[in-house]
Amino acid sequence: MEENKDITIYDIASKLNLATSTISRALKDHHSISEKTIKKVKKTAEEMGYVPNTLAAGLRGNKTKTIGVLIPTVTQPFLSSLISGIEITAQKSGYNVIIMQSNDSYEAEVSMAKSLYGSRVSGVICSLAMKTTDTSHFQQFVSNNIPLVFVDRVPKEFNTFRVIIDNYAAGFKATEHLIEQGCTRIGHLTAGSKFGNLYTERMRGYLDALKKHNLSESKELIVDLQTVTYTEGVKASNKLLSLKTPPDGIFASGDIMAVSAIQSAKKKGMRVPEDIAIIGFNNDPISEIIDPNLSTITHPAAKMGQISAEIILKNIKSPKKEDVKEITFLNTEVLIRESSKRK
Amino acid sequence: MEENKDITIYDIASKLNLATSTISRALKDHHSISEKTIKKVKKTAEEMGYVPNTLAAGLRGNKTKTIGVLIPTVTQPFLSSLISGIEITAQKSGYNVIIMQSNDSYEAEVSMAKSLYGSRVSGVICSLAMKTTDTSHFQQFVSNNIPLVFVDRVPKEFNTFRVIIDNYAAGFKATEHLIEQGCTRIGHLTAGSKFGNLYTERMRGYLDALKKHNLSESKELIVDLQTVTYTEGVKASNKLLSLKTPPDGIFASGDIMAVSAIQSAKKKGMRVPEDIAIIGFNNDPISEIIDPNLSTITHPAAKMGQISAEIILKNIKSPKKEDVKEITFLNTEVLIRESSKRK
DNA sequence: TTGTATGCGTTATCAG
DNA sequence: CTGATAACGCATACAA
Repeated sequence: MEENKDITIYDIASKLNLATSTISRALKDHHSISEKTIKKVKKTAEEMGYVPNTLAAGLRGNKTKTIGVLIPTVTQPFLSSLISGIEITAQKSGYNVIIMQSNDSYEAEVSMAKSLYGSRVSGVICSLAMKTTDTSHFQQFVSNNIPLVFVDRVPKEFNTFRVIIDNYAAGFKATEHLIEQGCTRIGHLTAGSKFGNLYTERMRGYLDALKKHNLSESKELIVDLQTVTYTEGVKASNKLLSLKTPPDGIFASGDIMAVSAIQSAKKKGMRVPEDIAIIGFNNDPISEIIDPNLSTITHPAAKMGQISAEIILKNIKSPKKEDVKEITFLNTEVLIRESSKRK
Repeated sequence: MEENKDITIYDIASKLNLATSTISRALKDHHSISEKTIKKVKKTAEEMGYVPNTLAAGLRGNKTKTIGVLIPTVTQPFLSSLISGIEITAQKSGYNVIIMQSNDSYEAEVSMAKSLYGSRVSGVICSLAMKTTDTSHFQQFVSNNIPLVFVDRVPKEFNTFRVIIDNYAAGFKATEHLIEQGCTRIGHLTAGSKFGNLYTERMRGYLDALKKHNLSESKELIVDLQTVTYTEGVKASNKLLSLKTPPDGIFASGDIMAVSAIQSAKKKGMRVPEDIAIIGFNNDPISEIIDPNLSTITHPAAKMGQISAEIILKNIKSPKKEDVKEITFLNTEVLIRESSKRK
């Protein structure tokens, strides 16, 4: 059985009759080392099968070339695309990504934040758990100059980098689009609204759009899901569609909800978009597949991941920062497809 | 500006007039430390805001309590569920998960394997890149007793743990199901078959099922996608449906392909399942949403993740192993929904 | 351009 | 039950 004892720079040094510091420098192309030595060192390192121990390097420099990602779950299309964007960007700069799922639990988030801190990540990207209201567990990163970026589901009052879309404006645009299609009684599917999150913002946009166009709002037209699942969505949709006067349009705060609305409407014999126009949110893959194709609001997940990672990387380089942390807004667009197009 | 210098066990030790070794032990409930001391240490550690530096611990013990996950991408539903299963299981045992996406590139996979090794992960779970044929870059883990589990897309000849489904049997079952529904001319959508991967196995099952039931196979009935995307699927489906004698059934090796087949068929005015019965593979979320609901083969992603993680954890504990690495087969089932149900 | 020496924070060994 | 000390592998300040 071949028990490869790990090769260290010390092994290379003794083989080459050089000092470990020379090896260390040569391996990272330090300018003060001669071309010749660098070449020689790299060659034998390769030959001996040297693999740098990033733990040791990390301990030494108190930096690890890993970015911690703390999100509710990896299985939602938006979030897995976000991760993908982060991971690709990080990888390009030689950074790794460590992932933790809070499953929307506040307690899990607190403990994971601590764990991330313990592994000395170089930066943290977080999308808050649904249940999180207090964010003091993120203070440790700020206090220690570890770049912190909140993305998508962000706290209101925490002074750090944030990468978001304008949910209010998006909700407004979506609703206004329905109005332009001739809808006058527009329902709204939302979720976890009591936590004052991004869904609330979208709803604000919805309400203001109604107001602007002199459409009366009504409590019965707004259904608040506990969890964003297809079956919950179906239940909520049916509630909406079973009203004495059902809506002639629905703005759903997520594509899954929108899709369940489409299916429920079809099952009830209603035509989409003729009898009821529907628009979702996120531009999940399914929106292009469902029949009729779902109109939706674009939500640039991978791009948000990329930008978040870039902010982290930039701020690792220049640790000392003024106390100004910008908020990056990404554009969203109304993507008009079949489910809402009447004209 | 509050510059929290990190609290170390040394700080706790000097505050309490104890040795660092005592602190270290107390913190992990070592039996040789008095209850009283343990309590005292833990209390002041808490008060001082001590966060253990896992890097240092890792360097010392050459083990890191992290599991490396190397997969083609995180955005496929099967893989994100796999990750989720891994992450949850790992977290329960206090392990973290570090993720890398090969994007189906062999070169990326090689480099990432090296990087994982460099960060001294305690174990590795991998689903091979589509393009990978040679797997020698995983030898380093085996040689150093780092548990390695291949999952789903696994190499044929590598002697290590494997967690898979019986793709051959599943392909056979799927095809036979269509035959039982009365299909006599069954098309097949597959992908990247030249790399001798799991798709090939499913196709073998398909072919053998045809043979068993005396149905003739035909080259024109098998379409091989380069990449598994919806649009590619539509192209492939149309090829199949435009044959002089189109098939009356399709077994697609993935749900995305199956869904594109359904949509293409509907667009051509064919009824599903009456004119053409369709079955997919994976039981992706979309299969329950598409109209008609897609029959499919279950593919227990989260469970496979969980089991893979459990194997890793078990084998970290008892490092020395006989040279026997079991292959774990998970059950798949034919999930009959609307798209294939004729009787 | 290269070498020497030290410390990062923890744990394990050995001693008391 | 507790303490002193070495070691993990690397990177840097300082020296040559």
